[in-house]
Amino acid sequence: MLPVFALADCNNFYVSCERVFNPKLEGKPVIVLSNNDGCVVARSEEAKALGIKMAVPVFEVDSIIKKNKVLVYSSNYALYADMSKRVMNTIKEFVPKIEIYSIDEAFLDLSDFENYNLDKYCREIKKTVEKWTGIPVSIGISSTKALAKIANRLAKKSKKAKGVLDLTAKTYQNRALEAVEVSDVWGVGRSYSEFLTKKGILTARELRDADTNVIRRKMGVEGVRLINELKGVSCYPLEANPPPKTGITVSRSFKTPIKTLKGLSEAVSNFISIGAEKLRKEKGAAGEVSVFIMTNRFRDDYYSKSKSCLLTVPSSDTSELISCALKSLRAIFKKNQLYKRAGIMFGKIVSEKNIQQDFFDKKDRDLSKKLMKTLDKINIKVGTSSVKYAALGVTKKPGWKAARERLSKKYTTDWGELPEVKM
DNA sequence: TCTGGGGTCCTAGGACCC
DNA sequence: TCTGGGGTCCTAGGACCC
Repeated sequence: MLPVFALADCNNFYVSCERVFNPKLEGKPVIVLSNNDGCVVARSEEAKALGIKMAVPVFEVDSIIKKNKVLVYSSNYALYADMSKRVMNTIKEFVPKIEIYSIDEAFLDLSDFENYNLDKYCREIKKTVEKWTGIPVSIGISSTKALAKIANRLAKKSKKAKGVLDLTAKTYQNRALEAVEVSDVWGVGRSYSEFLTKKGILTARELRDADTNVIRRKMGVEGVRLINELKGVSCYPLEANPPPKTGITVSRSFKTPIKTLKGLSEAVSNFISIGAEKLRKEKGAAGEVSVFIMTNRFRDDYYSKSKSCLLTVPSSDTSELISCALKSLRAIFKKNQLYKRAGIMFGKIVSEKNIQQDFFDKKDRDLSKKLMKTLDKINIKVGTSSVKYAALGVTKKPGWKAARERLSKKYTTDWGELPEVKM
């Protein structure tokens, strides 16, 4: 049985989510911004047509926005995460083996669907997702993940494909790969793209047919795998069960820079608290805690420093992790700097089941576990940060909190913000 | 003036060992 | 001018993804 993959990818996902609950946005240029309302992270087709590029800082496209009355939204992650879940659940009704690759993409394993008309089946999936969730998706089909990615790209672009393209047949692959620029191939970023262009490799087809040795020297084993994938030899299997996380990061940029150690301590404590919650959800414990702080990276006098500390016994206890992080923070804090961004990282994560105990450990681990369990329970039930450590601070609008000035409502996850329908 | 956040994988090179 | 060789482990940094 030959492997067959499909990639289902939501069109302009964040914008599409906003449109589901605000149909007035249909047909208009709409963009969604990153945290702190900094960069453009999603664009409607109309916004793309105006020349607004992905990931540009908003201030650079201010004039385009004003001139064309582009509608601007802050990221509403609670809404997008919930919509994503709905889309994925719908897909699972059709294909049991799927890999959720990102918030708006999933790989589907269609190897068991040999006797199906895949084009027809995927159109059925597409239609149902749109009907049940309101989110438009495109689906590309082929024998490897990299080719499915390419098929998906063409499915989105081509008028004839109408959102679904089956690229399993070798006969179409040459022409399809010629139509895709090398920089648009999965796994080719800015640096590799520059290198390949210099070598005269401009399309996906030319990359597929390139000298493996040349590619290997620059792009390593991943480059060779990529060439094989383009040739139709599957190197990346479907990962239905994601492996446990090896690290957890929480970081934020500050709209207004933070100057004081006190201010940073509060921010860092909050990041630890968010990360520790994630860690416990994953049923893990961290063996290492790192802290990093930095000033504005777009300036010449940029200062950045990080420090990590090892725990004798891996832990997921918020208070223990906070005190560990604050010790590192005090060591790297430099006065008279305007800190623009800070963050924490948990490393050396192990499963809470096989924590190596320490003979001299003085901490009551069972008590700590009970305390954390209760803390999580209350916060899930009553609301985030209902119960928290004093180190996190009590200011209503602290400086480290992201600015989100154009936020839509939590239509699907908050009773108080349900959409109203007037009959 | 304003520039996101969270991940993974691979490689080169240093430290250390016998 | 000469200066072992080979292995392992770890880390920092670069590249990529969304």
